[in-house]
Amino acid sequence: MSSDYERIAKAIGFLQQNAANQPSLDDIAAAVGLSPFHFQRLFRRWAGITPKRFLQYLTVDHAKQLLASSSVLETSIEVGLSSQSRLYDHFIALEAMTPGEYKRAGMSVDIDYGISSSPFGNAFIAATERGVCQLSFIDSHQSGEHLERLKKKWPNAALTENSTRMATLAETIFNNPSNTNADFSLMVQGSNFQIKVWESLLRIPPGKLYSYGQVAAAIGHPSSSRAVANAIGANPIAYLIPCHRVIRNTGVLGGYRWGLERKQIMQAWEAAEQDRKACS
DNA sequence: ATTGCCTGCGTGG
DNA sequence: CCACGCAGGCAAT
Repeated sequence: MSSDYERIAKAIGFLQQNAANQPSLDDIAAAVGLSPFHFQRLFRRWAGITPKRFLQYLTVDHAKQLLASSSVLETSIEVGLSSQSRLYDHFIALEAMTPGEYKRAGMSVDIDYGISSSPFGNAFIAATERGVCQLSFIDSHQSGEHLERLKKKWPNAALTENSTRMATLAETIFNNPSNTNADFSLMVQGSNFQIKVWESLLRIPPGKLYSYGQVAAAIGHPSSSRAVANAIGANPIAYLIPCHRVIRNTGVLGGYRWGLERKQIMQAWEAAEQDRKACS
């Protein structure tokens, strides 16, 4: 099942390689192995806008525009640890535990996991009955490494493969025209610092970008941008905790655990979505 | 655009 | 404890 995403990713890759020569629609379609007509259709279905328009969202200049200058984030983030904080902006409830608390509670949890497709490739998803606890992207169809990580993070949990549940879950997560109030709960463990960082990410609206430094300032450690980057890198729940919305302050992408290409595509995809909403 | 020198926090000994 | 590594930032090229 070569997904739409794989074709799109291939097309984007091609475009980046050849940006200098301004490839035509025909060229791109050929590179992906589809007819121009078919490719155009596929792309519009996936992104909602034309390839050319999408391209514009991939430039550094555009990224700079999306860097929010004044801070939604600076509205102080006073949420205590392991509190059940509701982040109304995105209708996501984040339930946080420090490793210590998790240990003391000593409870065993039931976790379902499975692989399903998403607009950004195959995703490994895991969830307790209370909420999502892991979401990561996989390039081959190999889930082993992701499962290992899950086990390591939740050693007392009873794990069950449940692809059906994850498929419906993925559907709600990704096909949710963003901001209709789907109610997600996330369940994470992390240090004090990490959780503060992750919470602040939830406040970044889709289609906006922040720099690592801005996030650092928002949580009250203005000089800790580097540490913030580390914490972001440890984010266990891709996409829902939008670590893809943080870049370097120069407008260049910085890093991404699941591939820079994917990060950029997610940004452009969200920008396109904002664009469509604005026009409707 | 590239380089060097600084940063603070999490992780593993 | 201490040492090290890192998805950054900034200033001087």
